[in-house]
Amino acid sequence: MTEELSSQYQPVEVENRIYKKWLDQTGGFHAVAGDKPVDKRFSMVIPPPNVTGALHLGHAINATIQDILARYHRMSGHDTLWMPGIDHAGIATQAVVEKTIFEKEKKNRHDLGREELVKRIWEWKEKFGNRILDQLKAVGASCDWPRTRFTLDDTCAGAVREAFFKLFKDGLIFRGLRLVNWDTHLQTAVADDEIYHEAVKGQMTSIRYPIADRRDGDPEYLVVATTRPETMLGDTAVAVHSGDPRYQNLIGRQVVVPLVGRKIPIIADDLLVDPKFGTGVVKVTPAHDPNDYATGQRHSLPQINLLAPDGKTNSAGKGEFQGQIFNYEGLKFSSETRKRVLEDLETLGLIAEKKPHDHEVGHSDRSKTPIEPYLSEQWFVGMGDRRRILLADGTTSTGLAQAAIDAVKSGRVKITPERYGQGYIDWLSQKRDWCISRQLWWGHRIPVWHLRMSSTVWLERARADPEWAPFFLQGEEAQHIVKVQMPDGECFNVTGHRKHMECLGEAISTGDAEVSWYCIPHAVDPDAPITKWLEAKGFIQDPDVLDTWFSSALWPLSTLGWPQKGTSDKPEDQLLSYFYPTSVLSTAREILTLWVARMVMFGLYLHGDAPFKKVYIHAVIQDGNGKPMKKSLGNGVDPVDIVESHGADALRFTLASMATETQDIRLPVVKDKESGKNTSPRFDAGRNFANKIWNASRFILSNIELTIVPTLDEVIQISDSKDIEDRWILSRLNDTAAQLGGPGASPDRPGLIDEFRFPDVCSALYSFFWNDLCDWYLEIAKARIRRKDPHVQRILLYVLRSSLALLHPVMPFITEAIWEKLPGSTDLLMLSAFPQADARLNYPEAEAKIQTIQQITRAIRDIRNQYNVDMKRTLETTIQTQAADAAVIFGGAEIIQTLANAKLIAVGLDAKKPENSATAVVGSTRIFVADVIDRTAELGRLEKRRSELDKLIASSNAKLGNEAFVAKAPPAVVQGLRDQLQRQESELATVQNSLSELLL
RNA sequence: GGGCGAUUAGCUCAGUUGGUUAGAGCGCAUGCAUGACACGCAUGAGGUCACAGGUUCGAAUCCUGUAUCGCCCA
Repeated sequence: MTEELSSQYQPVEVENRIYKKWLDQTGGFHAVAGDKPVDKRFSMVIPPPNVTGALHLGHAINATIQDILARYHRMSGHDTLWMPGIDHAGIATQAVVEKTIFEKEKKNRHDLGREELVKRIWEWKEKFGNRILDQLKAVGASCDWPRTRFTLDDTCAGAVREAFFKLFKDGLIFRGLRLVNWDTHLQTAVADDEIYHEAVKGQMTSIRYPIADRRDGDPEYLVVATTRPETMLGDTAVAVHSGDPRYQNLIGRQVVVPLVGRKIPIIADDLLVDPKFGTGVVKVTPAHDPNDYATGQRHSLPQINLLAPDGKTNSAGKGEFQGQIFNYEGLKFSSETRKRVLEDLETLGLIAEKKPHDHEVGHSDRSKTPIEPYLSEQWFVGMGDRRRILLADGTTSTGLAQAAIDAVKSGRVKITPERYGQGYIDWLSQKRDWCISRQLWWGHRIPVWHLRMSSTVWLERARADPEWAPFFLQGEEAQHIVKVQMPDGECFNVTGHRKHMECLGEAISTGDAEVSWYCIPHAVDPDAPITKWLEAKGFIQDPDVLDTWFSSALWPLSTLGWPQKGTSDKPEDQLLSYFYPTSVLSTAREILTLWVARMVMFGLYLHGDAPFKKVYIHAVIQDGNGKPMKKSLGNGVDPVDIVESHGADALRFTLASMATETQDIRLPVVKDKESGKNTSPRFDAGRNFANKIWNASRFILSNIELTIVPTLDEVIQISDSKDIEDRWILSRLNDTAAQLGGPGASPDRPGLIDEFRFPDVCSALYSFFWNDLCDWYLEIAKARIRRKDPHVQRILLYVLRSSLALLHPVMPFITEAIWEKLPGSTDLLMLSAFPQADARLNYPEAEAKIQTIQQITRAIRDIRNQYNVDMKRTLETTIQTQAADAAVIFGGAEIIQTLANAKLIAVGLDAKKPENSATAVVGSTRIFVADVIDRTAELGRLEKRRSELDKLIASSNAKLGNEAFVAKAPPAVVQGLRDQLQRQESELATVQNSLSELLL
C-alpha cells in the first residue's frame, strides 16, 4: 500500500479530503459545554473578519496562531471552543455595495430607499459573505463552524439591544452636540481610524479684521492667517496670547468679522495661540475645527455651524458688511464658498498676504473625499469618570474607561508582548467619549424611539390616556425605568429620558416648552409589541445605526449567548457560563484600542469579567523592503495562492516561524514567473519541511510490519537494551515534547506554545525531525531497518507517531494524512493526545555519547571533503584518545564506520599515527585518516586551527589574569573559563604535536 | 510634537536574569544520482552585533546621545 505514496508530497491531493474528514468526524469542530474544571477548558473568539474581506496574510498568520492554540489544547484534553464569525463592517460594506449598484444601475441609495438598500446588502452578504470563511478553512482553521455568528444576526442584535438598554438606563449613553468627522459624500460621521491624511497644496491667507469701536492708538485691523478662509463666516472670536505685548490692551474688545458683519470678542487663550507663529492672532471657529471647538468650550463661545449635511454652505453663511449683503448659501463649502470669500475679500481690500502652504488634510477612507469637521447631534458612550458606575460583578468603578484600565493594570488581562499594555492604558486614559451613531443604513438601528411635543400636550395626554401615564407618573429618577403594559397584559420595561435629563416637574412648569422623550424599550425581539405601541403613540425610531465597533465590543459576549446563559436552553449550549471568560484573544495591534479596550469595558460592565485572560498581539507582515502590504502598492501575497502552490502546512509553518514578538516582520516578495502571482521564497522552507516529513514517513512506513502500536513501557524496555541510538532518539523526542508543553505544562512551567513562542516551537520541531531523526537516527538505524529488526520497528513507529502528534498543531494536514496510514491508527490525529514528556525517557548518558560519536563522524567526513575523497572509498581511520572516550568510540564504532564510510583500524591512547595520514583534532582526540595526505593542505588546516586557538587562549588567559575578574565574577563562571582554557590548551598541544610530526 | 519598535552573516530572523568560541533557515562554494527525500545528502566559507560615548572584572545584551527605517497617537 505504501507504493501509492509519491516521492513528493502533493498537498492539493490530501487537504480537501482531510478537512472534510475532520468536519465529518467532529461535527465541524463542534464544542459543547461539559463538566471539566476551569483549567481544562480553552476558548477563543476569532477577530471577526470584515464581510467584504478576502483572506490576507494578516488573517492567515492570526488564523495559524489561533489554530495552533486550538489544536494544541484540544489534543491536551481540554474542552476547546474556537468561535468563528464575521463582522458586518458598517460603512465599508455599505460603501462597497452602493458602489457596485451605482456602477451597474446608476442608482444611488436615495433612489433605492432604505429598505431596498438594506435588502440588497443582505443579498450581497449571502452571496459573498462566506468567502473568507472558506478561505480560513483552506488554511486548516478548526473553528466551531456550526456556531458561526454574524455581528448582525438575531443573537448579536439581541445583545446589542440589551447592552444599549443597560447603558442608557445607567446614564452612560447620551446625546450630544459634538464636532465629528463628516464624510460629505457618504453623508455620515466617520471614526478617526477611518481617516487618512494626505498633503495638499493650499494657500495661507492673511485677512484683516476691522477692530470695532476703535480708540486712540488702536490699529485699524487685526491680521489673522488661515488656510480655510471660508470658515471665517462662522468665527465667534479671535484669540491672542495673554502675554503678548502687542495685543495686551485689545483683550476683551471686539473685532468685526468681514462679510458677515458680526462683532466677536478678542480673547486670550494660551493653549491655542503661539505668539511666535504668524501674526500671533488666531481666528476661532468652534463649529469647524477641533482645536477651536475646545477653545470655544473653555470660553463658552457660541458655535455657528455653516455646513449642510451634503457639504454645501447652509443658511448661516450670509450677512451684511459695510452696507453690502453677502450670501454664500448653497455653494459647496470648501471649494466654491472659499473661492467666493476670497474674491469678496480681495474686492474689499481685506487680504493682507497670500502665500502657498502645504498642509495635511484628512480624507475619508471610504469615499476618498476630504473630511469636514461637522457639528452635529450624535449618540455617545460616556467614557469619563462620574460618581460611580456599577459593574456586573457587583464592584464599582469611576467609569468604563477606568474599569478597562484597571483590568490591565491589575493583571486580570495580560497583554503579550507586554509593551503594548502602555499604549492601551494611554489611549483609555484620555477617556474620550465614544461617538456611536453613524448616519448609515447598514448596521444595528439605534434602539431609541423619540417624540417631541410641547409639555402641555404631554400633560394633557397623560391625564386623558392611562397608557401615557407611566411616562410621567412612574418614572424613577435614579433608574429611569418605566413599566409599560400592553393591551394584552404583557409588560415591558422602557428606559428613557427627556433631553438634557430635565426632571419632569420642571419641564411642565416651564409652560409650553417643547419636550423630547427618548425611549429605549427593554426587548430583545425587534418586533416586540412595545415598539408598535410606541410607534402608535407617535414615537419615531432614530434613523441612525450604531458604530460597528459597538457590536464588535460585544463579540465575546454575544457569540456565547449573552444576555442568556448560552446560545440555547440545552445544557451543551450553555457556552457563556462554561467558556466565559475566554482564554486568549489573538489579534493585530492596530485594534488594541478600538476593539480590545471596548470589549474589556463591556465585558466588565455587562457581565462582570473581562472577556479574555490573555491578549496576544501578533507581528505585522511587511514586504521585503519594510513596506506594509497594500492593495495599492501591489506588494501583497495572497495566502490562498500559497495554499495552492505550497500547501496549507507550508504556509502555516512559514508564518508561525515568522511570528516573533517584534512589531514588524519582513517577507521578501517576488513575482512568480509562470503564474504572475506574488509569492515569496520563504514559503519554500515550509514546503521542503513538509516534503521531508512525507518522505521520512514513507520510508518508515515501507519498512515496518507491525499491526499494533507499541506502548511506552514496551519502548522503554527496548531502549534499555544494547542500542544506544534508540535511547538517544527517545531522549531527543522527549526533550522536544517537554519544550513544547502539552498536558504536563502548567502556569508555573509553561511550554513554548503556552508562551506564544511560535518561532521557537517551529525550530524545535524542525531540528528534532530533520536533524535528529532524519539525518542521524534513520541513517544510524538503516542497517537494522533493512534486516527487519523488530525492536527498531517499534522505536520507529513510536517516534513517528509522537512526532506527528507534536507537529500536528502547526502542520495539521500532512500529519493527519500520514497518521491515517499508520498501523493501529483508528482515531483522528487531531483528537489524539498531545505527547507528554516522561522522565523515564531522559537518557543524558546516551545524549553525551552520541554527541561524541557525531563529532568524530563529522571530523572524518570533513577530511573526506577537504581532500576530495570519493564517497565510495572506505577511509582507514585510527583514533588516538583517552581511555574514557575510547570506550565511547569503541561502543559507537559501527555507527561511525557506517556514517563516515570508514574502517576503524585502532582506537586508544597508544594508537599510532599511520604514515601519510591526514589529522583531525576534536578536543584532545586525534583522528588519523590514512593515505589521503596532502602536506600543504594539512599544514594550512593545522596552522589555521593553531592560530585560532592561540587567540582563544590569549583571551582566556587575559581574563583569568585579571584579579578583579577572578575576585568578582561568580565562581562557576571562573571555573568554567578555567576548564575551557584547559581544553583549549590540550587541543593546542594536540595540534602542535601534529604540526611537528608533519614538519619532521 | 509625544510614545513605541527595529538596526546581529548577502537575505529573513533568534539570541531568556550581562558570563565559556554569537546561532538557525535561505542564499553562496565544493563534492555527490546513495534503495525515503535533489523540495535531497555531506562538508565548508561568511559577523568590529548601525555609530559614538558611558556603567561593569566582563556588554549584542544595561544607560546616554546620534543616524536610518517603520508603526501608533496628536
